[in-house]
Amino acid sequence: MVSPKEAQPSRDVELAWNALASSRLRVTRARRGILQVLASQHGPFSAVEVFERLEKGVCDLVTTYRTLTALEEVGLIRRCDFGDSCYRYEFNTGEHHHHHIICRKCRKVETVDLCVADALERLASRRGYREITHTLEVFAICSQCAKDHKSDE
Amino acid sequence: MVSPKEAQPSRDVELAWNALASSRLRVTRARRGILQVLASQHGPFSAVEVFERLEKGVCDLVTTYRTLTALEEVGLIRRCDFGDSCYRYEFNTGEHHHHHIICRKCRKVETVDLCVADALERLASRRGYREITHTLEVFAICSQCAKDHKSDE
DNA sequence: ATATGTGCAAATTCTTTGCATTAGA
DNA sequence: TCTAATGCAAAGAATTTGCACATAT
Repeated sequence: MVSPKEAQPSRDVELAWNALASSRLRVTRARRGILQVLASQHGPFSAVEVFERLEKGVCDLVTTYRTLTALEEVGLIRRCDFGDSCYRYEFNTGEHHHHHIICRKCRKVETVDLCVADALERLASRRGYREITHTLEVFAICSQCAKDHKSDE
Repeated sequence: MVSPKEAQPSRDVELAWNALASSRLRVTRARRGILQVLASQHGPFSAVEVFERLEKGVCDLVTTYRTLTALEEVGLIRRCDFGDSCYRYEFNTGEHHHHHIICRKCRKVETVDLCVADALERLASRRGYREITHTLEVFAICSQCAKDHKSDE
């Protein structure tokens, strides 16, 4: 049914596949494959990066775009934006909210488990907003790149 | 020299024009006009939105892009990203750090004077990062759109 | 059986680049 | 004067759309 690489879905992935069904989304090869990539590899990834990580023939790039949009709409994955004009997606591990530190130079991404935006969300809530979400990304120069830069000049 | 609309720069704009000179950027019509728009109108605006607000003939769209990039590099304006695949810019009023609440439906933008990311920046600093900045945007459905939506269905 | 999902080609949107011309310092 | 800035045309990258065909439920 499924090829070797797809054959050992982790618990997370299996749960996500089931979630597909209850989201009135059909469980297709493209969706299984893309969830598998996002759940098992350390992202976040752009559409092209996801596509490159898919086993050959799972689906084409257009379907990757469509699938990412669909999965995000039902909340199985999350979209983030590192300010370099493409969207990135990562598996949504539920309540475990986190953020990223992106090195402006080498583009390395580090995860931070601290979320500080609750106060802001409460404020928005008091102002009458509903369905509140937020994006928060930290940009900086990592210690390695700072070092390299010094020796440049 | 300058046409009527450009003739009454506010104090902020004049300061910004002066700042251009000390940033090794030449003071041109395009730069004066774009700073004027961003300082006097409530943004943030995309490149196209800035261009549309410019008096006719100030510069073309390509120059608007180039100018926005240049002004951001010297810190006179700030770039933000509302997740709809285009960058937006706003006048940088200095230390007065703020964020936005963007309605996902009507795209209305409200400003919030509360910044909560200090803890996160300190954490990054402890991890060896330098030149730390962040982006933080809140997305939600505003009370008006929530109301409208109810009557839809 | 039938609505949903997919592939392919082509279109759109946002942004950047090349190069000859213009204009600040 | 002489380098930096601009306009125009064209290229490039990310993403979306249209439509015939394939597939999950």
